[in-house]
Amino acid sequence: MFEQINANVTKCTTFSQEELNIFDALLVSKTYPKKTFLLQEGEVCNFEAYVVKGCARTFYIDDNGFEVILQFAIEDWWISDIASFNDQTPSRLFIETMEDCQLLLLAPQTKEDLLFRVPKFERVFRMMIQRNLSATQNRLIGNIAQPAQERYLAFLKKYPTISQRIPQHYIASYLGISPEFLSKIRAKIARK
Amino acid sequence: MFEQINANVTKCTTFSQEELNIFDALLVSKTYPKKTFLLQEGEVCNFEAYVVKGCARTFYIDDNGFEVILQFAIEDWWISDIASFNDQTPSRLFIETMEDCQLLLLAPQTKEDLLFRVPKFERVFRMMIQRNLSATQNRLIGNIAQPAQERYLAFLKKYPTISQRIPQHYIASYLGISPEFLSKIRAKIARK
DNA sequence: AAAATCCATTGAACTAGATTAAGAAATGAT
DNA sequence: ATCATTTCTTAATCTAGTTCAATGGATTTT
Repeated sequence: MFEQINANVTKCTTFSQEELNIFDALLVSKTYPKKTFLLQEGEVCNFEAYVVKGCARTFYIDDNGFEVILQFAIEDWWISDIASFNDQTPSRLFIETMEDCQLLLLAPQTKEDLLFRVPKFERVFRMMIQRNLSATQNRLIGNIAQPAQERYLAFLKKYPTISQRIPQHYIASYLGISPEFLSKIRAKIARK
Repeated sequence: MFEQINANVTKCTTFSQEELNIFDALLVSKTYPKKTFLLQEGEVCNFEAYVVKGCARTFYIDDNGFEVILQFAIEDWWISDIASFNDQTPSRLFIETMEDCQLLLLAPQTKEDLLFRVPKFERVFRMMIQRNLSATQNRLIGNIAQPAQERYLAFLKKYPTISQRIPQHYIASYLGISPEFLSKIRAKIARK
């Protein structure tokens, strides 16, 4: 069960089998059915979760009830509210499974423990958050500078498998457009 | 000259005078005139800069020459291209002073050095990047969910001093709207 | 102090995308 | 199988924001 996550963290730095064993022993495996909330607004996020199998989304609901999707996570992605997790403050986000999921969970104290025992993991988590920041910046730029159709095509290119697995209106929400307009874009693309 | 930055990093964790001395000794102070490029697309970012005095901006130019401002930095902010700095890869961003600036610079190797000698600084930099991620996420959400006028008012509230100091079209670029439209929003607000 | 450049405003014409409403297709539940 | 719910599409109308162009005010530059 751990080969997958071990291979993944080894992409950042090399670890000895010893170190990976410590890591694996600290992870907790859990499964959740489709449409389960892993986190709701107001709760403190007590996990960083590695997706072994399945698919989830992080989203935000604004004052008017309008939903914005911040992240999709499929196999080999991490999902969490990093700010809430690290500072142990109430979250403004929701995290919900979109398929049955198997996750490997790391609790705050356990993470501390890991970093203390295998400091090299600092690097893994720093890279994670850095990549997240870069991706979010790129998305912000795209949202400002590109029209919806280009953003959609870029999404398909970047996440070819995700777009097969999830309802289309989630993609619209991620792109920051209405589901109706996404439908029109698709019709227009198909016509060619 | 260092009281300012020392007070600032002390907000995250407490440091002994000893530790702060090590930190200060590794910083390089430089001044730059207005409209100087600290970083240009294609270059590898070799600094994380703390703004002692002055004002700078980070921006991106897309394929059509369209400019998007990612960050403003005034006194007590850090400015850098974190991804380029950490991975020593070419940057896609520009960083330019908007006023005469005094900066305290940290080079990649020097930062390594600092983290090795005073590991507690890991926390300072982790908090920095985390705050950056949260801010970028909030901006993305705002850009998707809020109309331009609300974003502008939120900007004024969040950065009351910045809006006094910089040309208005930069604010428009930050908000993701045309300068003309910002002008109209302002006229509408003033009319009330 | 004049010239040159940059900056902000205004208005008219236009467009990308939202909203509303309705029906069709797909998926799930009993 | 069928009923219900969710999802996708299409079309009409509407609006927030863009683009273009013209003007006057500020700043720099010489």
